Amino acid sequence: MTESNLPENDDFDLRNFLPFLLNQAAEQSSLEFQQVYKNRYGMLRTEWRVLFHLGIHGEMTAKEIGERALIHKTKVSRAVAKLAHRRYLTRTRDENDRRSEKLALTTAGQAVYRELRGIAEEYDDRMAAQFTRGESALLRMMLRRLAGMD
Amino acid sequence: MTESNLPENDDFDLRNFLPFLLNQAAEQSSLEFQQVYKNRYGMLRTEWRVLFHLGIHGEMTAKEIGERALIHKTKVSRAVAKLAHRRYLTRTRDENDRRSEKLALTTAGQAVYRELRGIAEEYDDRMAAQFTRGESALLRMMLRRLAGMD
DNA sequence: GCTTGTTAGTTACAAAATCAACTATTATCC
DNA sequence: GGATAATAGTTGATTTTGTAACTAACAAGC
Repeated sequence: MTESNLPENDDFDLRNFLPFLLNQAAEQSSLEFQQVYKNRYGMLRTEWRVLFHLGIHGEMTAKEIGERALIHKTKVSRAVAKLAHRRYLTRTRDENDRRSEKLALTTAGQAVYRELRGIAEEYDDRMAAQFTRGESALLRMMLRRLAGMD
Repeated sequence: MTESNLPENDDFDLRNFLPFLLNQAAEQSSLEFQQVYKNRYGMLRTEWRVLFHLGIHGEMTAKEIGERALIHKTKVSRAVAKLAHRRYLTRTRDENDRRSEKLALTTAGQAVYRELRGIAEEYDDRMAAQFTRGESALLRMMLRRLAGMD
């Protein structure tokens, strides 16, 4: 049954619209992994992101994390507060610039990071396995470019 | 200055982790477009998504929109209420199943849709122009697969 | 037909994100 | 050196989202 006064099938295809596609793929891909850090550690998305950045880079300020991950400073601030409260990270005032703090994972924080990282790697592998090596390399390259990470 | 007790540079690279990359690219790509529907029409993300689905398909129920766009029914419900309040869409009780309503854009809603669609197309073209035709076709295909849209 | 279960959609309440204003510290410029 | 602007980070108020419970309509089993 087709409508007469409304476009039943517009020529524009949302299924090919990049912002939409990116959003759907991002949504879908974060869903499964979210279950892990949420159910197992009661963490929020921003929190594991902060944790990962510190796990990878070893010592950063809140500002640096926010810039790299495109997370607003208030979100970072609250995530850091929560991670500090759980003793996953320590904050040390930077004596060169006493406005900022150097953040670093504690032993406990590193342990959590390592476990989540392992799961993340497996997950990444499973996703990439849907494509050939060349394809997934190209995909990562294109996403980095779209994200302005070049 | 390198830290001794913490991994200064982990072998894991967040810059290649697909869920992260997807999220960054999605975030980045929605930012510019968001300015348009937010500043010009005071719309939220869910709202333009609902608007687009109706613009494309002509008549849908809230449930159908939610399924296609992976939006939770409460979010759809609120977006529909807001769009109806602004007279961008009308709701007609389905006489075959009086629980659900058929949603359709008004003339005003269609006008807004057409304008936003035009901007969306331009924007999509600019993004795709960063790659060859073959590359962007492949990108869309891979994103659809990752989004579980196949 | 009536009890039980399901479904479409809404609403109330709790959690989280956004925005604006704030403190403390550092940088600039005269 | 002192006023002014800029920066790192926090906090409180508002907005938006998520979760659960709810209403209304339909479906199935008996």
